[in-house]
Amino acid sequence: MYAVDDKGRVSLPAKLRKYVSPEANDAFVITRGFEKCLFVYPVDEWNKLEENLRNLSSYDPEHRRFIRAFLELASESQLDAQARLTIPQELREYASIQNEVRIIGTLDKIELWNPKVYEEYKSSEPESYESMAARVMR
Amino acid sequence: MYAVDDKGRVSLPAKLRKYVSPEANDAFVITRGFEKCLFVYPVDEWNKLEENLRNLSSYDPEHRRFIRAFLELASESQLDAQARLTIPQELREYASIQNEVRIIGTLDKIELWNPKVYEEYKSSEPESYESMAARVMR
DNA sequence: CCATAATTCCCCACTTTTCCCCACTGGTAA
DNA sequence: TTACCAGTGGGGAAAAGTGGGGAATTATGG
Repeated sequence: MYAVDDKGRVSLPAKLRKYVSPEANDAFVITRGFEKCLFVYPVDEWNKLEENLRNLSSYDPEHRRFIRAFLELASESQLDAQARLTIPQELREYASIQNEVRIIGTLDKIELWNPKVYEEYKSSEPESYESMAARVMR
Repeated sequence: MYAVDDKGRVSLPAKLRKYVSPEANDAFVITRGFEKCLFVYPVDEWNKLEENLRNLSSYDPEHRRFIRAFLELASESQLDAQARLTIPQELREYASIQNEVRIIGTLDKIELWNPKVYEEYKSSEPESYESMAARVMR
């Protein structure tokens, strides 16, 4: 659990920072995530994703809509000298993030959650962790 | 049975340590296990597992949920000069580990249990060891 | 185009946590 | 007994995380 100060700043935990490619040069793109969380992509990962988005067709209404939703709130930001990111107000509102965040590293990106929202998300699943694992992991 | 000190440190028994690949360089990833135990993976084993996770689709809600649950508490940690690992507070809480742990080597990883929880787990299986063997090993 | 307001960014300072080091105990083997 | 290794405990330095002041930049309104 990490603090968000009044300026909307969040420390990226050292534990996660060490997995971020130096290529990213401490730059990240924050955008709207799924289940009301925020996605934080190191820029190198973001660029790969952007390539995939370019392969969508802006002539397909569905694709168009998705691209807009995904990029609407996207915002690049640089770590400050204390390894913090500033989360834009609109994104904080989207994710209902006030003074605390839960931070989860998920392979290609980092997720930021309102802790309460995350707990609700977890408890909204009736299936146990164990049986989910048995199914998902083959 | 091994001690956990106030700083959350646990000695990895020499008996188990000798089976860990030198490739792991004394680095381990601890995460949430099944039946409220903790999994401790030598990094080389963890990397294999991570590959499998990367093959899941983060656009599938089920997969996404599993990835989050699995990685939420995951934390890399290095053996100290006395061959101990520090277990993060949140993981200790998850597994109800206080001052003592039962440590079980299970082929690809090591499990840490609250001793009492482990006893309860054992006695929760009515089937005998022998008939279980007959069924599982065929 | 200027003046003012608002926001962003940079810097410094403090607190908390983590990690490194040293020391001790008890058991086992020489 | 002595030497050694495994396991345990704790103090202190270093790193990580947190908070806020103020300059620089950008936006807003006249």
